Amino acid sequence: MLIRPFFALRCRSYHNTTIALTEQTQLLLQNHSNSLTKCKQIHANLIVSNAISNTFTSNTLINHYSRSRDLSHAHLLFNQTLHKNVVTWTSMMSAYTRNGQFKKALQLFEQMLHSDQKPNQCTLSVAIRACTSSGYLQLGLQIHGLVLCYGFESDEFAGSSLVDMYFKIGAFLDDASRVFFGLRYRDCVAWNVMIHGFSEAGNVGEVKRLVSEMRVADGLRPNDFTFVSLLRYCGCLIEVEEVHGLIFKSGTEFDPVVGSALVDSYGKCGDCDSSEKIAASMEHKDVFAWSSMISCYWRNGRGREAIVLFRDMCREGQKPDQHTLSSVLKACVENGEMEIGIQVHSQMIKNGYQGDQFVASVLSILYADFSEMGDAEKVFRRISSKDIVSWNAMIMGYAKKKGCVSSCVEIYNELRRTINLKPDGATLVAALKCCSSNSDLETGRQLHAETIKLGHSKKTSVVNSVIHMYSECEAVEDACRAFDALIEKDDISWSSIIGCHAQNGLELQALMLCKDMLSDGFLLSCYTIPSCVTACSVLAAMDLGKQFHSFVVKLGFHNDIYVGSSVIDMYAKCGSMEDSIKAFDEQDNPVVGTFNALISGLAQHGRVDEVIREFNKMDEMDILPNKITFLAVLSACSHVGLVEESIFFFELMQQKYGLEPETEHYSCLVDVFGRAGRLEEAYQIMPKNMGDSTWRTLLSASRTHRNMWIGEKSAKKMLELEIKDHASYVLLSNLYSGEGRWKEAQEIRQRMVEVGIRKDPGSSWFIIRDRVHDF
DNA sequence: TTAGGGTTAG
Repeated sequence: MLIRPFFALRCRSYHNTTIALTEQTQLLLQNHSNSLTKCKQIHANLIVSNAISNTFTSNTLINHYSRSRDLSHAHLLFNQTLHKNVVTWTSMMSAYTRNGQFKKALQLFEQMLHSDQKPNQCTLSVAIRACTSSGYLQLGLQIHGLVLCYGFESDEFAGSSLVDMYFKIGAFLDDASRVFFGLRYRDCVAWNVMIHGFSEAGNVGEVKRLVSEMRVADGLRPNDFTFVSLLRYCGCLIEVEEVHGLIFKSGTEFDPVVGSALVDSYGKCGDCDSSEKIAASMEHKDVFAWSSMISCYWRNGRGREAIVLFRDMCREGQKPDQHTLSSVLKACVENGEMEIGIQVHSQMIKNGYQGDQFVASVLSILYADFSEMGDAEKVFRRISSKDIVSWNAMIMGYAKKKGCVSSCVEIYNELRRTINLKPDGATLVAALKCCSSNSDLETGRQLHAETIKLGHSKKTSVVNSVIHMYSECEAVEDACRAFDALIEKDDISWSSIIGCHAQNGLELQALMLCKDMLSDGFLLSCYTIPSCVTACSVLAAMDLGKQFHSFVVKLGFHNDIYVGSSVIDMYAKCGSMEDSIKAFDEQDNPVVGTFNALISGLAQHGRVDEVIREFNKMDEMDILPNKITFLAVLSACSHVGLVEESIFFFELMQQKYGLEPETEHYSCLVDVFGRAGRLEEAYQIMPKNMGDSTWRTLLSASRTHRNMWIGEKSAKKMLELEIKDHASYVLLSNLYSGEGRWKEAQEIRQRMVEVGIRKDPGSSWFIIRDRVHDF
């Protein structure tokens, strides 16, 4: 008797609490509130009031926890729910899938299959989605079997998930289409899955057919999802404008996703103005919209604006993601902005993208570009999952830096030991570049063998790098063999082999190859012309050079830096300084290289006043001189014996322009001191590690001025350096014989024979009917 | 009454 009223009271209390909780939960749902605190309050009340068996409330809360990314509470409640129904299981599986824990979702699905609860179309749809996202095709196929067993093959939810799976893992277009056409009701989502699938597969015809059929067959209009998929396949501006027109006609406001996709698509087609207009019209700009605009600027050579926009974005409190960071870093690489790059690096650490392969790869390229190899390698080492692009960035970084062959090879070998990755074409191009710039023939040969071993020997870009490597290593025969074996030669292959001959003293053959190239149907390009024109200048074949020049003007290459400089240089070397000046005047925007060609020509012709005038003109035009400019100026001054001017320019290059003089610059200075008989001063300025040519200059001056003391010192240095040049031996021998020291003179001549040095034989040539004949 | 499918950049 005592117990009954108490029990009745408890039951009433339980009943009332359950109603109250259900109402609260419904309120939570109506308000679409995802407040975690509210969820936890209701969860606590469920436990306190012993109402945990209210499955509806539990299910609702699990979903709220899931949307708030609180998986631990969702799972706790799932375990606490006494009477789990199909919705409870599906909700928990969905919670895991939504939060990227696909394996856990599938484990729960397996548990469910072993329980009394049967899956329905919703459960199967979630399970398939988990398989698609994690790439488990075999499991997905088994679940397709279950879909058939339970009779859900025509359900649009389970069916759309299956269609999506067949497109995304395995690209089984026929299976996808079979499931799609078996659906009882094909709604907009189902059509969109098909359209997206064919768009990704690059089947534009099928995409267009599907868009038209969704209207005709099922009376459906394309929506935002359709538009974004359509933008994916757009390859040119007209196509983007067509889709833009469709979006406009649909009359819907810009969805942030559609807006960003449009900004990105216009950017890829080079239409920055349209991207800007769309971005400006978007009321709500998410990280995607910002990134698309930054990427648009970077892609279209407007790096400065990309950096400014990145700053605006950060100022507005929008957190950058990996796409934003990699785009802005690419802009820094393009513009050589190291300081800003370092600031972006700190943002990268702050936002947790230090280990991201895309961001870190670009950052390591930036550090490598500034020769900060230590920092580049630190960034590279922190990448959690290095892809081939990350490795290539590091290999290219070392390749660009002089004297880093061993580091480059070490990284390459480390990559070779990596189980899941293999060097690709770009890796080999980068590693071969390293051998080219360091003239390392032995490593180059090994890498050539690697191209064959790894199956890249038919790739034109890789073989072009092999040819270039052999060319830089002066192995002309090897370069020819690689060139002859190449099946699909392109413009670069031809320019490489022509350049190879031109640079290795085989100018005639270079010009013959140019003829072969033209008969093979290739046209002269801005890559081939400089090599051919340089060959003409070495052969002093000005008539042929003139013909190339007329091609240059006809084809509109005269403003190309390399073409323009080679023509200016050719006329100067062939003796016509006036034609050289005319060719210089053809240049619309002369750069340092163009000025160097002109100044070097004027220097060779002894026109020192004009050399200094052109140097000043460069200064007025804010064009920074480089080491080559100073070499030309110093050589002009030394040839006419301008000692004070030489000292002035020698100091100017260091003090004003921060350029460290090299052997050749010292040679000029030593030469001008030597000509003036100021041998002591010349000897004083010689750094300890000076090259042989400078000592030879000093030795020559010593002979002229009969200074035996400095002459012998120079000779000793030259012998220490084991010089292979006949002129140095002859000079030294003459110095001794000039002083009547016949024995020493004879010894030097004898030593020259012992080390196998012979005087270079001279050669002459003449040109008949555009052909050069040498003898 | 709760659960379920499709979209955007290197």
